[in-house]
Amino acid sequence: MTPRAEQKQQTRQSLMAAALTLMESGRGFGSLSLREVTRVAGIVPTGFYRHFADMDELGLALVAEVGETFRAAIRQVRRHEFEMRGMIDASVRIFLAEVAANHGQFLFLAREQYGGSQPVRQAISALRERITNDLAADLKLMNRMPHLDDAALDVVSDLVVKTVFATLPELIDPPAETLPAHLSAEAKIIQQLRFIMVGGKHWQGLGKPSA
Amino acid sequence: MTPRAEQKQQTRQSLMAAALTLMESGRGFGSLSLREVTRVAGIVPTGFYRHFADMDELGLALVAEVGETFRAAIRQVRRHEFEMRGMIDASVRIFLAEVAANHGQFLFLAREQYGGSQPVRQAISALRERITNDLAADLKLMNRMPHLDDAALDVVSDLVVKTVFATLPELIDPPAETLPAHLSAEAKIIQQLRFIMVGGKHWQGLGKPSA
DNA sequence: CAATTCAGTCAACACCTGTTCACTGAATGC
DNA sequence: GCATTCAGTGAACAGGTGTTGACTGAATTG
Repeated sequence: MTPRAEQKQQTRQSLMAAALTLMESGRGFGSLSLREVTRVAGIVPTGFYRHFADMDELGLALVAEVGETFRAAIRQVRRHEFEMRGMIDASVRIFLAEVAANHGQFLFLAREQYGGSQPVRQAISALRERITNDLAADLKLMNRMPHLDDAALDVVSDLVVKTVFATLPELIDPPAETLPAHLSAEAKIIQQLRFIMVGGKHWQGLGKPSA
Repeated sequence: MTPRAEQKQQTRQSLMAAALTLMESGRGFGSLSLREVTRVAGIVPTGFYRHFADMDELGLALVAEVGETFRAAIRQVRRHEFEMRGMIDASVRIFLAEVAANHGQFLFLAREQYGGSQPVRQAISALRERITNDLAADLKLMNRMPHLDDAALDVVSDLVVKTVFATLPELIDPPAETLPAHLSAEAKIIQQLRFIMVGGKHWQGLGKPSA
């Protein structure tokens, strides 16, 4: 790449990083001002327009970035072939490492998944749908839940992804949960995913589940 | 109550309602300005300070309000004594009705649960913890999951509440999901809660869940 | 090497913000 | 009935906001 374009992308990255930095103090992306972002990024306000038309477009770029990171983590998980037992543990460990290594990006994802402006929320919901569909396809291939038809597997996938997304804030804020006898965030999410998978395995159709 | 104090509380309600109204167009609470809120509420900006010290305090009042509504819904659910089979269906139906009847309040809860300012987020997390503890106590009393010790029931409760909170956005925005052969939001959340409960029933300790 | 592109600068604008202070006048307490 | 309280008003402030248009000067092109 030509040195000029390279420098440009570097400034663009500065703008994105500046937004994430400002959010680390607890603010929502929607409350950041264009001028604040450029100030932290180290350029003049008007320079912003060389990269994005408005703040919403910056938000969409951040969604795309964290989406890439997220899907890279998933690919890394899928590269392993575990038996069912250890698969959840290993997947969670890999995923948590990726979250820790990209703290800012996942903080943005956690905060803005429902709070963001309409375009940002829409982009995140599209990202989440792609992830859910990929998981559903995987579950169908693995065939670990023979009692479930495709529609039911879609619902399970939605529940798993929903759980992971809803757990992000716990994984990101401060852990701080040195509370009474409680488990670590890692142990908790592992156990919760296991509940869901066990539920999927022992599903008995819409007849009479048990009692 | 004396007519003056009554009028004051009415204006206070106007301010809270104005904030919710402004949020219905997709904005986050943190991006609302004090002046906007007073404009919609129909009073002059400085009048705001007769009711709240700042916007954060308004946010906390909204958390308290939706918390009351939420817990009222739970009490209504608990008033019924169903067998396990129909309990989830009935509970979800009652809860969804309450959400529909207080659309603005639950929109605030859904949007701000992770996106809000630190005080608001803290208050919502406290509310959620109380709800989780109540549910855990109920599950312990019901004794429908004999394989689970108290710690495991805490984790299940956390998962159920997490799922309900994470589903709020789907229940609130537009339903709009007249998508291919998919279920209604109501049918989906019912099935997902059932997966979790089935998982709890068939839990086999930390030994070897199945394979 | 001359002409052009374009990332970042600078000054200026019209507007909206939170908060202050002194005020009014009806409901309140004695 | 009279003094007091206090919910809501109105004007004014210092400061932050998004966006404009004309600019500079190094990298790029031909």
